[in-house]
Amino acid sequence: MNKDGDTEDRIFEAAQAAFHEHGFDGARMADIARRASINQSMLHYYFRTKEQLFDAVFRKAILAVLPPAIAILGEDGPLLAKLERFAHRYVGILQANPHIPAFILFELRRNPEAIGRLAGETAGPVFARFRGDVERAVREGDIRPIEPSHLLANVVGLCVFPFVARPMLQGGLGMGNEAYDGLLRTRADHVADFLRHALRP
Amino acid sequence: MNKDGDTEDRIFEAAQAAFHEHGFDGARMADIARRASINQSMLHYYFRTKEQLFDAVFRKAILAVLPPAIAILGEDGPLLAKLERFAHRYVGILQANPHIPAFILFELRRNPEAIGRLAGETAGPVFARFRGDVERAVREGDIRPIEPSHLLANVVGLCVFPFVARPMLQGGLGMGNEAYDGLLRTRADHVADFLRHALRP
DNA sequence: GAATTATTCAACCAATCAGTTGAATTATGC
DNA sequence: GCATAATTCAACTGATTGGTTGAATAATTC
Repeated sequence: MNKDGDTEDRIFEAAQAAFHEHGFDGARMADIARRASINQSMLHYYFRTKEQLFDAVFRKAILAVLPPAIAILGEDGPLLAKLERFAHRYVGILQANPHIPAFILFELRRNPEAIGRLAGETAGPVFARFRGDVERAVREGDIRPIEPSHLLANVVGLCVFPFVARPMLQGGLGMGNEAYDGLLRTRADHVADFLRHALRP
Repeated sequence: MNKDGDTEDRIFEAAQAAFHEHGFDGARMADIARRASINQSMLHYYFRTKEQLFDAVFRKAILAVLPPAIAILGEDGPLLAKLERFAHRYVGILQANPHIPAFILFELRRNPEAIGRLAGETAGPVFARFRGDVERAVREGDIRPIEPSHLLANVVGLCVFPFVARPMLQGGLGMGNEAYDGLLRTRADHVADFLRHALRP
C-alpha cells in the first residue's frame, strides 16, 4: 500500500503531461493510467472523474502564472521599473513552465466565460490599478501618452507569445530547439528593452 | 438532390464552426451533421473521414492568414513603413477571422512538427528576408539595433495576442463585448504606433 | 490476531463515437 | 420511360471511452 501520496502524485504528473499535450478532450484516462503505471480504476479512486482530475491540473497551472502577474503588477514604484520587473520575472516563470501558457489559452476556448470571470475576479483590481498607474505616468511625463488597455495586452503578449507560438515561429525562423531556447533566454531582457524604448516620451 | 454544392458548403460551414469552437478532438460528427441539418452518413459521403473534413477546414484557415503575412512581409520598401502596413492589414485580416488565430494555436499543440515544417517551407524564405531587412535598416540608421527574430515575434504577437487571449484580457479589464470590440478596432493603429516608437533610433 | 480501513486489481458496463451498409429517393442522360 | 449515377436516409457496427463493481491485497488500529 501507498502511504505517502506517491500514487496520487504519480497520477497527477501523468495527467498534467497528458492534459498539457492533448487538452481535456484529447487526453485519455487509459493513457494517463498507463503513464502513471497504475490500473485505470485508481484514477477514479483518487480523483473521482476526468473533470475533477483536469480541474486539479488546471488549478495548478493558473496558480503558477496568475498570482505572480497580479503580485508584480500590484507592486508600488515607477511604472517603467515595474514593467521591467514584470518582464524579467514573468518570462522566468514561463520558462519554468513552458507548456502552461498554451494550455491556458487552449482552455480559454473550451470555457471562455468561466475563465473570463476568474480573470475579472482575481486580476480585475490589479488591472484597474495598472490603468491608474499608466495614466499617472503619462501625466507626470514618465512615459508618452498611451492607452492603458492596449499597453497591458502588449506587456503580457510580448512575454507569452513566443511560448505559445513556438512551433510556428521556430519553423518559420528555421531554428533548431537549442537556438530557439537561446532566443527565449534573452526574451526578458529584450521585452524590457523594447518596452522602455516604446514608452519613452 | 443537390447539384450546386449547397450540401457540401453547409457541411463545411458547420464543420468550421464546430472545429473552431471545440478543436478536432472535441468536435463531434453527429453535432456537425445536426448543425448542417443533414444525416450523419452524408459527412462521410462528401468528406470521407473526420480527419479529411478537419484538414479542409484547417487548410482554409491557414490560407486566410499565412499567405497575406508572407506577401506583406515580402514587399519592398522601408522597413518601418512595411511594419505599419503589416499591422494595418494583418489586424484587418484577424478582425475578419477572429477565431482563426486561436484555432491555429490550438492545432499547433496537436501537431507541432507538421505545422513547424509548413511554416518553414512557406514563411521561411520571407522570414529570412525580414532578417536581412532589419539588419540593413539598423546599418542605415533607420531603426535602433534590435535582434530580428525577437522583432518578428513582437510584430506578429502584438497583432495576434489580443485575439487569442480575448476572454482573459476582456474579463481582467472588466470590459463588455462592445468595449473590447472597440479596442480591437483601434488595435492596428496602436501596434503601428507602438512599433514606430519602439524602433526609432 | 481480528476487525476495520485503505489501496489495488481485473472484469465489466452503458454510452458514445466515427464510420458502414444497403435501400430509397432524386437527378441525369439517352 | 428506362438505365444509370448521385444523393440521402435509417439502421447498424465494432471500437473506444469514462466509469463501476466486487473481490483481493495491504495497511492500520485495538
